[in-house]
Amino acid sequence: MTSKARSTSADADQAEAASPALRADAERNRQRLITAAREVFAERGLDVPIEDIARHAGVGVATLYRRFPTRADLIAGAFEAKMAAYADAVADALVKPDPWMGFCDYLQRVCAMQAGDRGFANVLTMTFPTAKRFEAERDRAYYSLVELIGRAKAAGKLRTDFSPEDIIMLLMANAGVVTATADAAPDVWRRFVAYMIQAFSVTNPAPLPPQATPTAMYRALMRLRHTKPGAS
Amino acid sequence: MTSKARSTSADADQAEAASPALRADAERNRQRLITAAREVFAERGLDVPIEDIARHAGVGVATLYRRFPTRADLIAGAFEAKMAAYADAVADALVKPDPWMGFCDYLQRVCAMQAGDRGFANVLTMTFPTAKRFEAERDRAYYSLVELIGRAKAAGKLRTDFSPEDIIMLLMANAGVVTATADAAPDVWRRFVAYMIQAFSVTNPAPLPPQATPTAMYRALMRLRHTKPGAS
DNA sequence: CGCCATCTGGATGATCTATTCCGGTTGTTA
DNA sequence: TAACAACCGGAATAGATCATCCAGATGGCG
Repeated sequence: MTSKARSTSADADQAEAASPALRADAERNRQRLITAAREVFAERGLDVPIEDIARHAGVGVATLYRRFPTRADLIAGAFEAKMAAYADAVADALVKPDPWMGFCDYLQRVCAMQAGDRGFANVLTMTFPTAKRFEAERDRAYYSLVELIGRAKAAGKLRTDFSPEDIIMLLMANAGVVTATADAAPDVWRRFVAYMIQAFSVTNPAPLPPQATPTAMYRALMRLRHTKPGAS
Repeated sequence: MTSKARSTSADADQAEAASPALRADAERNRQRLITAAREVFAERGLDVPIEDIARHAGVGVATLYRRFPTRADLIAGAFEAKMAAYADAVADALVKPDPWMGFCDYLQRVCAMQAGDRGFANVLTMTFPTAKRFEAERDRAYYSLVELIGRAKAAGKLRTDFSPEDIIMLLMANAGVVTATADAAPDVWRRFVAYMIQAFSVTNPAPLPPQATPTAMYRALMRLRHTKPGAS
């Protein structure tokens, strides 16, 4: 982990917009809301009713609206920490000795983050003009990413026509895989990423992780919930 | 084109459920609805309000509901023809002399169909238990696909661990790319498919189509509409 | 031509979600 | 501890969409 402990209630008064420091109960509810939003977004995606999040947090809707006037504000608040982790992933990859390994590990790590969180899968490839902190983390990640890519190319492992935008493309594609398969065949994304790494490499085919069973893939087509293996 | 002229009003009475043959004006409205649904789904995706389709077709909502009781019925009606074209794409690929070329052309053709139609991009990886014809076309495509894959492997061009489910995975991924980029950077999917073909092949890297400009990709992130190049 | 089953379009009611309002409560400060 | 500002939650309002109903129009058949 690269990032230091971030954004406890203590440093709120140092924020740019000079928020007048919330009252204790208000700050407590704010945290509850962020926690609830994280959980609900992760499980059900970004389109859940606002009210469900409020109920899950145990507060009234008005409280939610007061703290996060728009949905985008709430999303930004909920994913700020994860966005920092995302940026950290690049930084961590940069310190690894082998540039190509670092690059591959990075792709897998980020895609795993998408697979583990329905909301994050989509939020990664969106932009929220209202959320300064949020976008700042994204930019931080981007600039390090350019360097990571440059190293991998210099090491002769990454194809020279690879561009940073290809990462975004990968994230969009992986979001498609994840949202379609999450319930019924939640490991397909690993195979997908392995394919993409293969495509990005200048070398010959490498072995792939096992594919999902046709049955599981069929369940994904039906958009059915994943029934635990063994349960009748 | 492989498929003969399909499904004019004439063969309706041969359908399994023995529809009692619609009155002339009813059939006319049915066609209008299907045409309207195609256009609206293609442009705005599958989640558009039912009423918008009725209005676009110039009929009342009741007429739409009477002919297509559920949204799935309407979707099936609207995409039946395109589903046939999808199945034809495999058949066409099978008659090409070079198995690997046939395989690659097939992937590009199908992904192009996704890129050209927002609704189709999503509908391809879904299942509609109510639509017999619809699913029949999908199955027809699937079985031919297995053969196409077998040939490409036998020709020594397609990696042997490739599975038919990987095609579905590709369609899911491409749907993600297409829905995220359609408005702002509508050609990214070409680059994506080229990468995937590279990954599926047993050979070394091939040149890629040009990438989208960073500006275009940024517009995609913002989910902004695509401003025609040249227009201020 | 005239009947009538079929069909039509808009009105209607139900459901769901977003957003605002307000009487009552609670934290903080002196 | 008293007083006030900030905060709270649920009710109320508003808008969108779905799905159904019904009085009237219309095509097809004898």
